[in-house]
Amino acid sequence: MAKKATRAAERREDALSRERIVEAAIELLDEEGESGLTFRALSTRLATGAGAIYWHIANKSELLVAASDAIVLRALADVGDRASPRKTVRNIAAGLFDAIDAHPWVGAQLYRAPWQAAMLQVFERIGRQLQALKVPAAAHFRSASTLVSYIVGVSVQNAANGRLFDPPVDREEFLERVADRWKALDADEYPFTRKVATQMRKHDDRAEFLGGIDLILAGVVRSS
Amino acid sequence: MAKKATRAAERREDALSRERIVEAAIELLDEEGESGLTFRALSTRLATGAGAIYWHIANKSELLVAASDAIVLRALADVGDRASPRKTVRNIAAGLFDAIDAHPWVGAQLYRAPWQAAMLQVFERIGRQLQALKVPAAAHFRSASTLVSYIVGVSVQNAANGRLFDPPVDREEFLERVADRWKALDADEYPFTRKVATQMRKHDDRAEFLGGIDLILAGVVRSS
DNA sequence: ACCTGAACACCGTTCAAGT
DNA sequence: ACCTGAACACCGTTCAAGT
Repeated sequence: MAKKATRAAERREDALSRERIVEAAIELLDEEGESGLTFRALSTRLATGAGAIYWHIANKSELLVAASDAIVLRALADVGDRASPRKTVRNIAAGLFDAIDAHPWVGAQLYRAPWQAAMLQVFERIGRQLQALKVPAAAHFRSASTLVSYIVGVSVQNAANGRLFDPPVDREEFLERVADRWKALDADEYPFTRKVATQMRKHDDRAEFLGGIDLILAGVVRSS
Repeated sequence: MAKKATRAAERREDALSRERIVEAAIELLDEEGESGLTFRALSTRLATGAGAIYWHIANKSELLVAASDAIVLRALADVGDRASPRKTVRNIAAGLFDAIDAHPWVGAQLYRAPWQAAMLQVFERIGRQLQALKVPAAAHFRSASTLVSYIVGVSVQNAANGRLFDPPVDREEFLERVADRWKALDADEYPFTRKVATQMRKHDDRAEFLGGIDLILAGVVRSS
């Protein structure tokens, strides 16, 4: 945490740094997708040699972790603590949902490095709200990890949906197409899915997601 | 579905086929991990040329989807329908949890191809139990997708935990080490996480997971 | 129809050499 | 201390040529 207290002014504007590399990686991932992040493309963007990056970052895996950590931590930083505990949980959930929706590549990363900086912060922030809600201490771990699992799971899945079709389509058309696919399923093998196809087409992922949070929160508080 | 009704006897024992390729891919993934699946290793194992595989399968992405679909569908097939709806949901959840735990590489795949064959089957099977539980039709889609998201999310995360340390450690030691790490966290920044470290060390992921299912199921039925 | 394996266009990573 | 960029050991995928 206490790195170096040296004058920031000394830094050359164009000097390479871990942060600048991570920032460029995020841009590349957002613009080109996961396959767009290569050390060659990255070094071109940073106007340096491919090997220079290795002076600041151990390898690609570490770079991906750093990039997704940055996104998650930024999203968490944007969520205040002043609202009621219930509302704060909803805000954290919505913040993550939106951040992962905007940067879908974060999803894969969160699962590759669980309990790392980013996930741990989510867990901590959620946990504090549970304390404020007077959830009994014995249920703290279970409640917090259920919520975190749900939040991350749904957010990642929602973001993945956006890439189901190639070329990508907007939400409206996406739902239309999946609904059509569901309606065309075999009547004997998929009676349930066929029936809910219309419901699916009209649903709002984000609203349903927040509904799910309320549902789990209700269960957590009630069963305490 | 109605492919070719020709005599199966005609097939040479050693002939390449989509199934044989998928089976070999699963073995490779289980033995060597995701990075172990290359077309070179695969063709060596199948005693053929690298290009031969492309006659049966379009590309690596399709191969990964086929391999993870196979694992999930097999797990679902092992779950009966005879128990009570509630119990069947638990059984499906437990079956997926165990399957993904045994084949951790499946996790990444499920998110890459959502609403594909495998996930759709999970959704359908869960949905039918909700119908049996008399959940009102209007809540069908929401309830089923909440459950599926939770089941897949937790299972994938649990499987990812197994690879947090390198070299891999057993469950006991894993929990011990994470707990130690949590206890060493900054007291001001991570008060909640520090406090639940001991709870974490003693918890049983699988049991908590099934507890979470009951919790959501209770919420689904009650709020109907 | 199905298989072979060399060839192509990429990768991540290393490292001697520079400043 | 930090950067360069060629070189190495890989990849996935294609495709002319075989049977």
